[in-house]
Amino acid sequence: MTSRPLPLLVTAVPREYTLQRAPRSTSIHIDYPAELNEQQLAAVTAPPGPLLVIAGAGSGKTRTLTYRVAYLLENGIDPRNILLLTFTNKAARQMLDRVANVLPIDASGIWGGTFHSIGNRMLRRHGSALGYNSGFSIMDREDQKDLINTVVASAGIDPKEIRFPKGDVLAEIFSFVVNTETSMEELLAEKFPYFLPLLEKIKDVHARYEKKKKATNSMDFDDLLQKTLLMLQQHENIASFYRRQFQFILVDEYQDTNKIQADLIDLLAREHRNVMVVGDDAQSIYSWRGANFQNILEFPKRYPEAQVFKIEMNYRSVPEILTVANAAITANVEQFRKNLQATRGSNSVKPAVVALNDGSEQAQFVAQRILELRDENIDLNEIAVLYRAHYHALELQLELSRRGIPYQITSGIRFFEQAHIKDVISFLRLVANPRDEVAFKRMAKLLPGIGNRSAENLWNAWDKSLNERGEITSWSERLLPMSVGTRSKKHWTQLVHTLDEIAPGGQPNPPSEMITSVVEAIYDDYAKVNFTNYELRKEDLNQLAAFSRQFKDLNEFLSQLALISNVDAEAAPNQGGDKEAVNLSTVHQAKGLEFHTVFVIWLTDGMFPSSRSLDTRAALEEERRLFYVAVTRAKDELYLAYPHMRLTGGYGDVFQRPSRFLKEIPNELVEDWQVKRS
DNA sequence: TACGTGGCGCTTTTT
DNA sequence: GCGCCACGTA
Repeated sequence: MTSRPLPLLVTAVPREYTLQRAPRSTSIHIDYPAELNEQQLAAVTAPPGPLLVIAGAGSGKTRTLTYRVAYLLENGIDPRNILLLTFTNKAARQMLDRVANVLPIDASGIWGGTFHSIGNRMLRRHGSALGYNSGFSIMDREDQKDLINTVVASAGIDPKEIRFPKGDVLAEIFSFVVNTETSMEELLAEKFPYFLPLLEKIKDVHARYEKKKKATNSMDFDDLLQKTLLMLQQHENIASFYRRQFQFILVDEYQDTNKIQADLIDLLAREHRNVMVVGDDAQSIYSWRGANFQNILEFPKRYPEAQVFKIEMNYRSVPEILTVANAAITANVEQFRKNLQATRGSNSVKPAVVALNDGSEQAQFVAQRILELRDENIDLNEIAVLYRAHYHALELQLELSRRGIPYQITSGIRFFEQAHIKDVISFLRLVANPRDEVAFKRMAKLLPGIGNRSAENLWNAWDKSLNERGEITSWSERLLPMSVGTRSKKHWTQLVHTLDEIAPGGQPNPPSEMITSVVEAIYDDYAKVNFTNYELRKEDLNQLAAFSRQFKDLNEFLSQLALISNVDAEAAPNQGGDKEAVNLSTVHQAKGLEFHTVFVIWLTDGMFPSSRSLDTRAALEEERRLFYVAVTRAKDELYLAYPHMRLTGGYGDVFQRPSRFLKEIPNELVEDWQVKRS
């Protein structure tokens, strides 16, 4: 593959950079001392250089970051020279919106988003340096699993002979290796010792998987970080290009970065060292994804000249809630001791610890209390029910529906990951990247009479044709002659013609038109036959087509789809948002949010903390931080609920002990509620 | 070789 | 309720 020229070639000589005051038209000046407290102000107006901001829950972390960006802009920094890394793309967008609100400067040039989306952006531009075509596909966990399973089969591993880990387990192993930058051997020894005897085989599969991804021009989520880092390490011209571009780097939620993300930042900041990281070690809840809060604890070691700011004034919660939060985190050994101070006055309402008989009683309690709160004029959007795992909310959903209480749930199933969405998108993926094996096979297997075997044969023929004849000028010319069973012939012809229709001569139509064509020509019929809930899925596909209309570029559209978690939560401005509804969410997904009233449900040992996290102190401490995050979401009222019993379908009823986290809270800080049935 | 069926085990958190 | 697996049938 030929490498494409860089937008700008630069030499490796460091450039002196001086902050300059913007020629100020007095009207745009922000009165920082009036808008910020002393601690925030110090951080926002700090001189360039490495800055560590330890920000307690509810202390105005986002505000501090936002004003820092505004401050940089007001001081004449070009938006293009700012890189803002956040935990979700939505968080970046909101921050930049807020900047635009306080400052009449066009800040759209700022690079803002998740590490993954920024990596994606760089790789689309310069990935050719590593041999990737800019139309590379992004694989989600399911695609990854599929491809790994293919690779395992090709490695001659017979699952009947040895017990070999399945695709999803391997995906997790590979992911850990990448995100924590450890060797396979170390990682297995630490986390999967029972697979150590298979070390060589697993390494072999890993190598094959890497090769396969390269051959199919595909990247998984981890590649978006790893290949970015690799590219910057191997190509000094690209690295120095971005170092120069990103004069100021700001990182939100730094406590949840992993090793490879920290390395990326360090590499980009190596010359100018203008890196501001903001976070709270007590809210680090992503270690299972390789996050390591040592990154934040050791930041001053990596940047000895770093200035450290602590912002500890809590603006969110009443003191009653804050003291419970402080008590909840006390038992953790590994932490920066902080002294969160309440700024709000007391509301004389102690957080409630609510004992219930079982899950359905818990659901009734929450529902009834929600109705009462609504009568007290609390907006339903200001109420949240938080839980450890999605399935904990099942009974509650039923109860809320029964009582006609509207709720919105940050769903576990992400929009893009639903089968019908991925089926339709596989056509678009193939058009964008003809080497996309996973997409090709998925598409082929939609046809009646085509299963694994036929899909594999078709793929091999297609792969061969790509290697021999290169660029596609006509799909039918290449695909129609391929041999398919008589049962599938008619459908195959139709599929091929559809490809010609959506990408004539290999050139893609606009995404929305492609989606509509695929649905009309093929998928509508397929969905009717294969799904009981055809109507719902059809509706999703309409929504997908509508969403796609804002994109004219196919790669842009596919990247977005892969990198946003949830169309409701992140993308679609036209829906959700203003309708009044109670929020149901996992604690993880509620990170960064706040509500007037918070219910935390299923606070029993085994549910929260999760039974899987009871083995090691580190895991338990993370659960405790998770509990801390849950508690600190509440502004005015907090309910901690624990049922005595869990009714399960098969196993019968299981008695529950109250969560150990509840016992760690001194009795006098909470009020015990005894719930009776009327 | 495709595909329907029934049983089983399990169910954390997500870019 | 869901995916995975083994098995039987066309």
